[in-house]
Amino acid sequence: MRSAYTIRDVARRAGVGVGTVSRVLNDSPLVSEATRQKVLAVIEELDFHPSQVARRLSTGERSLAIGIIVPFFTRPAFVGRLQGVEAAIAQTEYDLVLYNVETPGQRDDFCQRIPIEQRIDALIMISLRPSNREVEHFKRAGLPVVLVDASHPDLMSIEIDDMDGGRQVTQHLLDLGHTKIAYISDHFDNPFGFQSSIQRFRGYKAVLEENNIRLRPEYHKQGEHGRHVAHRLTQELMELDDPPTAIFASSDTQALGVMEALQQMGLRVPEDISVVGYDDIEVAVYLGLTTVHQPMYQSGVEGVQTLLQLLNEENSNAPLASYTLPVSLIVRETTTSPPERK
Amino acid sequence: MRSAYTIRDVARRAGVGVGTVSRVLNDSPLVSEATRQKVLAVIEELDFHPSQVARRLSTGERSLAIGIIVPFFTRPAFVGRLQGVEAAIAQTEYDLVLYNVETPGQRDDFCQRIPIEQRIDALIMISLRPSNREVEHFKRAGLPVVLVDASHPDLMSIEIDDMDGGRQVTQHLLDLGHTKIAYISDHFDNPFGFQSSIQRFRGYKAVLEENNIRLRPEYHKQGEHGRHVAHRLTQELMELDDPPTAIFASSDTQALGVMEALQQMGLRVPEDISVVGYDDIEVAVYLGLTTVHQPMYQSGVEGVQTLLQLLNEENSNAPLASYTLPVSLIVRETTTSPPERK
DNA sequence: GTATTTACTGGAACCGGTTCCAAAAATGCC
DNA sequence: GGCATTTTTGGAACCGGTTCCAGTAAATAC
Repeated sequence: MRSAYTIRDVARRAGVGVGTVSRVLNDSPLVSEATRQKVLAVIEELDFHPSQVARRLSTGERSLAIGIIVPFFTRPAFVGRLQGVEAAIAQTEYDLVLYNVETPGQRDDFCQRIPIEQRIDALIMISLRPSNREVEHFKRAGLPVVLVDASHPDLMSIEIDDMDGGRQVTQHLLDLGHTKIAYISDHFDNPFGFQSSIQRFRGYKAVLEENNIRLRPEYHKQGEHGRHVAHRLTQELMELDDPPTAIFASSDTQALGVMEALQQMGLRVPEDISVVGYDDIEVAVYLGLTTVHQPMYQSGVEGVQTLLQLLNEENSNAPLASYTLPVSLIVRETTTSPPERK
Repeated sequence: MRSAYTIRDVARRAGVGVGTVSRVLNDSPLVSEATRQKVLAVIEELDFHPSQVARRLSTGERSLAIGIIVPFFTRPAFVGRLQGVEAAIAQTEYDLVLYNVETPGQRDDFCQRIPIEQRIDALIMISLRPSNREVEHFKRAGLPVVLVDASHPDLMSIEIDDMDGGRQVTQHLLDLGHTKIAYISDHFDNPFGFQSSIQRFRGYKAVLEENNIRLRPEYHKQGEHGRHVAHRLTQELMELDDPPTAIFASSDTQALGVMEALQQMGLRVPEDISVVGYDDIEVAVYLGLTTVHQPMYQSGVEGVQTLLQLLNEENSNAPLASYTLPVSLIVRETTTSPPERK
């Protein structure tokens, strides 16, 4: 079915040489208008489309595709970045090849396969940090790589100031008068090496220390990401002898679980207890959730822009910097002063 | 940087012919073990990786990529399908190339470009219906296409029983005693030709007619998809002389806008007014929203499976059927009997 | 009218693999 | 040891483009 004509068929049919047909295909000025028309007519007639594979082989051209490795691309925080990446790539001639990662094994698999298979010209990794061996592997294959929301000493990256996010949240709660602030997060030693929960915790810890507030280990709960686990962790927190007056969840999804648990326990938010999330996902507005807005879309866009620079000026030594993007606290209706102070 | 060695370098270095190297690369049994080891050693030494482009050119192999055209891939309903598609493709040797569509122009652009560029071997279109000319174009290029949540007489498709979803919602509300049921949807004549809102409306209309309830045009509001527009449309509905006692929103996102508006107007859900959504997105559980669960993930999986069959048995005339998948009403806490009956 | 450009054109060589065919080497058999 | 097989091997031809170089024809120069 696929048109089996080659450039030689076109040449024969048009009574010209293959070089001439190639020149017409590539809009070379070295063809007379008459010949060009003749050739174009034959191309039209045969509905001829040149083989991109052959073309790439002889020109050494790349595949015009950029790969994106993203973990759990259905989670809002990742969808947001992906959206930015997509929008930026759509403006170029590149295609976007999506590699979704659900297990650490898959991650390693992709890092292994991708440079070898040569199906993409460049790679963006979201929230994942490659090992030194993998980075070496990328370099040897000549594959430009940019990290978004992760970092590595030998790679360009677009990071987000998670530590500052943790600081801002904690400071906000402190300003309201809270001192018993709990933190619910993903496992710090998660198999993907996600760093953001840890960074946010560092910000939280730093602010507490600066204000001479003791960090209580029992106020820090870790668990799998998700609403249900956060729900359970919240119950555990509230059953403590001295329960917190504010809960900082390391994602909005987890904050949902927190609020659900509190509601079921008959506690009112924010009157009885304050809740802060992180990510500013779409429903956060709807729920009036106080949260941290991080420039997810923008981080994706900048990741692609950095990558394009790498691709275009591969040799040129334009000084490429790694960025850290700022975050901003969005105060809505789930935080207020703690009950005692009222 | 990219390894510049060719199969000829390997052959020379190993003191064998190019054919032999090729045989080793392809695990042909026609090589003696001794030679194989010798060649493998050289390959290892040079860190040689054969060019996939050259390979494809000489074998006529395909590109091992499946394209997905999806509109607004960040909307929950589309993410769900995309997730199913991704999961199913991940199990194969194919890569997933994502084409996101935000304007009708982009849609046409992709349909035009894709068969010509030969970058993918097969195509899945989600919720979009190609024109006859485009289908013709696909066929000529020998590009297998499967539609998910859309249909076309000449293409395989996985549909979802939207009309039945509309019926089930309406019947549920009727059973509760509602007769003044409004419907908030996307524009029927949207530029993408999305059909689902229309089908759901048909179900709604059919049930009303079967129960001899007059269809009131003023109870049907159309607008751009999104929370805000739904919010506004809800206000319009409630300002009618005889406002509805139940609102059926054609998506959960819109239902969110509906509930937000009702809340702001001081109306309680479901005591004062019932609300039903559609899609069963993640927050629907959290909000206790009565909605329709559609097998989004599964529809994506089945789309890929159908496509793989098309790819594998391209000639074999195994009878491929188009499916329609069922939906199910999930009753939660946003629906109850209308106030007058209480 | 001849010499020199200039404007096009044809086609061989090449990109880096695969495949096929003929030849070489190894093996089997008497 | 000699002949028939069988196993292994080298390399030319090919996939379908691009590119470069040499050649022809027309245009310009003198």
